[in-house]
Amino acid sequence: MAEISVILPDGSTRTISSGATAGDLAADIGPGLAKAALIATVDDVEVDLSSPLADGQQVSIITADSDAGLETLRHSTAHVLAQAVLEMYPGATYAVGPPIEDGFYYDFDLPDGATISDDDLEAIENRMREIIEADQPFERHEVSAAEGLELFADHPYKREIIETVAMAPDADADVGGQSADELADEVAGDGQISYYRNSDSFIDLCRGPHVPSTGRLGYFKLMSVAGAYWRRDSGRPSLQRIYGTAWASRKDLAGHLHRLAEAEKRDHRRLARELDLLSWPTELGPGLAVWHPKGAAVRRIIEDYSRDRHDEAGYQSVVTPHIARSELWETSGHLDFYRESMYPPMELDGASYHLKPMNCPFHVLIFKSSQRSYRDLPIRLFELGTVYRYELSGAVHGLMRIRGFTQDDSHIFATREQAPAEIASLVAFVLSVLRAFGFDSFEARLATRPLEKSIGEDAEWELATEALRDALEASGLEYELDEGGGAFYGPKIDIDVRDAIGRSWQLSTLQVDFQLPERFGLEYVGSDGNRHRPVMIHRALMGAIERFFGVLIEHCSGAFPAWLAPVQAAILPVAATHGDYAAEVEARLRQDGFRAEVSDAQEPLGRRIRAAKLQKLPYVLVVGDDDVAHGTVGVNARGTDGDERGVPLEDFAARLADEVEAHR
RNA sequence: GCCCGAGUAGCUCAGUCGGCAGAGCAGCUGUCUUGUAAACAGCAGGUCGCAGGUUCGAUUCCUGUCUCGGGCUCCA
Repeated sequence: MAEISVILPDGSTRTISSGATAGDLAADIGPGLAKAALIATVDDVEVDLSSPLADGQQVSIITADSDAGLETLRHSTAHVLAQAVLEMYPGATYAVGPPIEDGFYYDFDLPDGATISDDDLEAIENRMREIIEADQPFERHEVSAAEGLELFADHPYKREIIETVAMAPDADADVGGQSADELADEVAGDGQISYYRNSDSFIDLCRGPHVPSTGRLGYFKLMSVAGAYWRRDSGRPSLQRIYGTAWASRKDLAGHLHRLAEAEKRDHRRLARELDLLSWPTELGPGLAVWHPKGAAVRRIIEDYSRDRHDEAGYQSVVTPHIARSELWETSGHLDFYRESMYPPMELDGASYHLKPMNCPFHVLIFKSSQRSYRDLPIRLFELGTVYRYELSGAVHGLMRIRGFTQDDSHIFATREQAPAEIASLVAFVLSVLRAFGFDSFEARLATRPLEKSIGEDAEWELATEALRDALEASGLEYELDEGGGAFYGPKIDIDVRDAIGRSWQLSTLQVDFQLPERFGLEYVGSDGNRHRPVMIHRALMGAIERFFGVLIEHCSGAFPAWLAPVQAAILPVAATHGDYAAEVEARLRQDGFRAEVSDAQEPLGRRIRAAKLQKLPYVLVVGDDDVAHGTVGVNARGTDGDERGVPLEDFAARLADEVEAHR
């Protein structure tokens, strides 16, 4: 029997019989691998295990241990979902169903505008389990696009995919927002299409690969139903999207569901209410919040800290109004390029005014208010500037997406020569401040010129983008490219932080801008006595105080570190007779600027301790007879079991001071 | 803005197949005076999101609207 040899990932070669498949290779290597194998890569192309191998190929067997394996698992589970739905809802048709982070989704169009509700998910799940139980093989077939159109004659979305991708690969990829590239995930391309059959009645257009059979799946759960537009286009039909999660083992699935439950407990909207930090009265309208005393107390500490750091770093604080004449926004370009995010104009005394969506034009005017010399540069203006953006009503979300918010905004006016060093030091400054709040994991994106809606010369965009890229390279920060994601006036670096449970949130943004200085005619006098145009760097560090606060709440799960906690210590007299001493302790702590509160002895001690603990206070201090006699407190620290009795008050104050100083 | 879903006491949620609306927690009052995560009793609290419609009668059914949630799009 003829033999071939293939190269394994470790560089070794392995001889197998001619005509063997990737699955045969896995079995040849070992029964454990055969059992775990889902797909293979052959010369870096993902293929089914049923693919025959050829001599000299580099072959790697993929299991659910890898991202590629897990993605396949999820993709195949999505197919099973489609099979179940099509069986259960006669006349239904299906669109696309890719793997996504932690799971998958599939889009459906049901006949006569029927809908799927959350209550239906269980029945669909049950049908999926039957399909998995039946262990149906995923069989790959390749046919011409024309045959594909016939096969999917009753499924217009599938036909559209074939027509878009397989029959006209050069079609305008931009139509409808979902590019042909993305749809190409579904098929093989080059005039051929591939589809998978896993029962007499079910086929699906798909590029593959898939797990060998449905029996390899099983650790999944359907999560929710949502609407989604066909090809992400609000002008096209709205489909029913079912989201699910899928994992390699029962344990992984349970772990994921546990993480979701934990995330829900951290939800800043829930904690904001439970800890009495802020609320969103419906009377105000969507996306508008009011800060209660405790939330405002934390915010003030955050803002004070921010101001101090900016002072140290050579910024000058400025203050600007919330509205300005429309002419300003015409000059800046906002009305041309940002209008849809702006509140509509107010007509006053024959003039038109807009609420500000950004602070930059105001800072530009401050720069422009006097003649500037190169000796003055860089000029760093800083403002906690409140802006208003008309976010789509469906987009507002707690503090994370809100219509009125305050940016820790700064605009730096520098010479072209100064800009690169300034940007590099800005990145360091941003990270340093974020670290002070307990964030230590960052990701950056370099966003380049948008295809539509942007102003300026390509050469300037290129220059600005390079300056940002250099700063990122110098910072050692990992970053990815966001093609076309820049602001209308310039490219930007966005910095995301990862929170305590691994989710990332966009906070900082840093943008290089040659356009606004041009539009407003900004100048400085150089050492050569000539007038030059400065470069402007826009920078929001925490981004929006509101979002930052929301992220911070979720990061620390509402248990603010002592330096931020709205109440650092609750003082609980054991009985009413200890009330006077409790008041003394409170006064002593307040004298050092600590935030302490007495909880009177009207209720049993256990109940008051519980109440304080539920508020996640750093310290609960219990004072009774012994403490009155010796000037001590009983210290019950957050996150510890039990308590320390008889701690001298001064020792406790010193300890708290250390903690606040260290931002622990 | 679009799709789907949901709005019942401050909070979490029952309930009404159309016939005077319920619990727990929180709140208030009283009793208890407490040493480390829920004392006891009582009281009060609701135009069942809002506006129309159908009906003898609507919190319940229908329509519209507002708000919220999950997505889509967008974004600090």
